[in-house]
Amino acid sequence: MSKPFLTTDFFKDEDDSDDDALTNALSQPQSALGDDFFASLASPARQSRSPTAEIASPDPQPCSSTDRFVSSSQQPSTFAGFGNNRPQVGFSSQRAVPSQPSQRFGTQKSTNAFTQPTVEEILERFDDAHPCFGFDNELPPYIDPAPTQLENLVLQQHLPERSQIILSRIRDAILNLSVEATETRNPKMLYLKYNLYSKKKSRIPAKKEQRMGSRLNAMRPLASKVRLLELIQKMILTRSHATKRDLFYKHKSLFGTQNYVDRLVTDICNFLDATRDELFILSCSRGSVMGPLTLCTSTGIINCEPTPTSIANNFSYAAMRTTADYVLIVEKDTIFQRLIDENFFDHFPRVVLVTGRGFPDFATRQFLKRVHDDLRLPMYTFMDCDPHGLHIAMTYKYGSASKKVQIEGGDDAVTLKNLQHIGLLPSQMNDLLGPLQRLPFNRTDFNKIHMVIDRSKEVGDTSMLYEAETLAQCREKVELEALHAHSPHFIIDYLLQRQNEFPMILNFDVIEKSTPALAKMYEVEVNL
DNA sequence: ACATCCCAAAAGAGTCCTGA
DNA sequence: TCAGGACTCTTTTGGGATGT
Repeated sequence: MSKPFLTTDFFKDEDDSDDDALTNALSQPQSALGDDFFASLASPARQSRSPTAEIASPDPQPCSSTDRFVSSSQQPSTFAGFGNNRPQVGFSSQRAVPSQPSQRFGTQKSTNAFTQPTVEEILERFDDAHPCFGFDNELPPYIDPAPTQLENLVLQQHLPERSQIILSRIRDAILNLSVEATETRNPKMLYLKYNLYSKKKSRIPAKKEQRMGSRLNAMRPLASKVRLLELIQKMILTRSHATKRDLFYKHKSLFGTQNYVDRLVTDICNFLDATRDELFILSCSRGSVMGPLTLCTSTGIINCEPTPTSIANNFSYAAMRTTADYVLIVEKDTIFQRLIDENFFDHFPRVVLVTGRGFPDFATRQFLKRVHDDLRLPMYTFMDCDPHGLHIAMTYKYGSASKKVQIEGGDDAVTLKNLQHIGLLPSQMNDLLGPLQRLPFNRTDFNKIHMVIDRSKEVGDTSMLYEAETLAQCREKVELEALHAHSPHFIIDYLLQRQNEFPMILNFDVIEKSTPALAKMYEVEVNL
């Protein structure tokens, strides 16, 4: 038997596993879903019809259009366009019906000093602030167009254009979602969507539409996405940052696991066509750098020479100066620390040492891309001789195969196409790495090496393909730790030997390199 | 075919618990 | 008390199932 649409039964999953999370989500006092959208679907009339009704608005009293501004001034609003206690009109238990104009646009006299603008005024003001919004003077019949306090904040704050575009996309998506939910009978999926516009200021939507859906046999994905969009909207408006972890803890019961939030953030970045930076979502720093490199960031000058420095998000915008000849990227922090302990910089004074601690985060990759492009430093990777080592090296070089957009310019924008993998090489398994302890392949190693082989073929990297195929034939791996276990100075000796064999670029005179901005700054100083 | 979701797995560091 | 294992946290990846 099909579920009745637009009743609280509709939101009750066959499998109740998501119900608790959803109920929790909807009962949150500031929930965009709970207060406004889905709570409005679970109207008092429908609650009375459904004995299993669990989804209730925090304020169960039916509200009138006269108290909308009183409530919005007393409580923080949530979504732009979906302020608390808005009269949600036009819903019936089975089918949404357009409401009367007087209800729709709230023309009754407000009890608040706030003057209710006309629809035309709102649209005009919103179009000025949101060039991509463009409902073309025709709002969906169920949508209350009156601006919330947050919207007014947008209008008053002069947010950067990019932030305004993202905000308008979020609002557009939520508006479309509400229309979808009310107009589609028995949908199996609901979509958050917005139109991509061909030109700025154009009211004519391009054919392309950006959409992100959620199946209705489980409500958590939809509730999570809307809640995350709400959090992002608030972060943009208040210009405050949060990590993925912070977002996870905001609604732990709804999101379930950290991994789930990570996926959601990736999906939302793709959906909004925005970078994590633009959504004010930070990553905890993961990479470290040490060596002859000076960074001039917005918070001050950082000298990476004396101690390891965590790679922060703002490093990719920093002006840089270095005397290094190349950058050596090591896979693990333990090897990074061990090299420092073994006086790596006595042997390699003009090398910048970097680690991304396993798979590198985007901040590290962005930083390396800046060093590579602006300082013109060659880059070399030094990884385990195992499928994961090759995979990580390829991630630095070619980016992720999935090409998910979480950073400006997409994944391609941080690839290091000229990067070279110098070790540990599977082709040295029988000579240089011969005396080292080897480990047999496990099941995941077999799967991973075939993936590396496929990727090497895809990108046309013959040297990586050769190494991967050699490793696949050996069916044994050597970890970097094995070098140290063999002899305390084996890593330094190995690198020195590789430097003699490999065409690493070493300048015998110290040549200082700077990013163009910093070079200009020093030039000005000299002239003064 | 494509989008979405869930699962499994890797890397690392750090913390906490347990048994010798 | 200390070493080792289990677990948590944070980042990344790909594969397979499911639905449009």
